[in-house]
Amino acid sequence: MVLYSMSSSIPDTRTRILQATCTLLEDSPQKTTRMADIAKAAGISRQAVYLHFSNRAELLIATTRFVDQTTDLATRLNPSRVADTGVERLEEFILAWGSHIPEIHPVAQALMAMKDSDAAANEAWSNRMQAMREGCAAAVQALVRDQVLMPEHSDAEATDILWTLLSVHNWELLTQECGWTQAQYVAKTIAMARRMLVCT
Amino acid sequence: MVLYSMSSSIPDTRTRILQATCTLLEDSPQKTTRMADIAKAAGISRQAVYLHFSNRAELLIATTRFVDQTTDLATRLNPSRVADTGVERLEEFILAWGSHIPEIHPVAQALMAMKDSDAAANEAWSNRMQAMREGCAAAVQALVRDQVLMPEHSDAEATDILWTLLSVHNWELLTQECGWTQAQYVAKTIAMARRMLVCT
DNA sequence: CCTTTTACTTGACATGGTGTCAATTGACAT
DNA sequence: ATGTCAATTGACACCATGTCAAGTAAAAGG
Repeated sequence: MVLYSMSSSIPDTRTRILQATCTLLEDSPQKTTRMADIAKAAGISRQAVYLHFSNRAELLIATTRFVDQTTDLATRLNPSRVADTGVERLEEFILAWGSHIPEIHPVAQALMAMKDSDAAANEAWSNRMQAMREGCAAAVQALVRDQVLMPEHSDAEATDILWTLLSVHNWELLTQECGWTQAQYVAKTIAMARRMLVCT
Repeated sequence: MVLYSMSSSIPDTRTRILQATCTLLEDSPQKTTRMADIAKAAGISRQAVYLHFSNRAELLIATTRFVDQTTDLATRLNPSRVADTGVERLEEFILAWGSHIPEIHPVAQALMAMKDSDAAANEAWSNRMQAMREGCAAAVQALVRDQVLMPEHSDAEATDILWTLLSVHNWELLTQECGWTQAQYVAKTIAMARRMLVCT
């Protein structure tokens, strides 16, 4: 048992590693963060990281879950799930996911960078995107139910379009490269989704 | 089956390296292609590659230019440049660029994978995307001239939207992950661009 | 109080890809 | 014959990941 396990103080090592990973990835965007850097930031030896995570990919995957948990993505998605109309569901979904992107983005980028060289990282990220796709599919179904989905798209195509529109990469281009604010990103993305998917 | 014309001899080593790079990147998508693999495919020693390209990044950058040249992107863009109406210009631009993407995609992917670790690769890719953005800006200007650009977008925003819509990554998601055909990609992308940018 | 377990440390080392260097070869031109 | 050029070979440094063995300090538990 840990002496200071109560309400605060020093988090356990595993958590400190995850926090260090987040911090480093946030602070040094698009620079390769090494295992040694993470260890140093967590205040342990490089080798000790491997006592908690068997390899870099697993650490990054665990970090995505850690971020999900600390930012409570599930709760954030609630307004979309309980929306009355299809359009509301769509808009709330975009707001929820769009607000989540900046938070997972640093880790997501690191994970995506491993995609080509690491099968586990590839699959982990695929699964996440697949899960997100289900949110898109649900929003599209709500539009279908309300009979407001544009007739030129099949359900699958509409889902594909929304899924692509909401990709992390698009967020990256618009906010990082084009300099859009987060608010602008959300507002414009909602407008684009409506225009592309909802018949007027 | 005949790779080289009878009259001309075997292409020079530099060209063979570039061809080998293309072939390998096309054939083994999303797998790390090593310098040694390229050398072997070009029929030379690994070290000899460095007699022609100082490092991996430079080789990949040269390969993008090589692909541009062999597929004649400039000519392909002509119909857009000479289009009468803004909408035509937009549509021809999407067709040209959208048809070009599958050709540069293998190299583009390899280059983008180096973005985070190699400054030169990052800049080279940025420049390419910046050049593409000018095509987007020109198409948007043509819409403005014809007074058909949707009033809710500024010129810059419209350019940002088109530029993002036409990103290599979006092509990748739609054709690789969602299984769209190339024709479907082009048709739908044109439709989306019109709906988002052109007032009806 | 002594023993065991747990978490971590240190140092050493294998692996794999990139990039460099020196010495050498073989063809071709002058 | 000689010099140049392209390429070869083998060796090696670098760097990040991941592994292994031996050691330590402190808490757990009898």
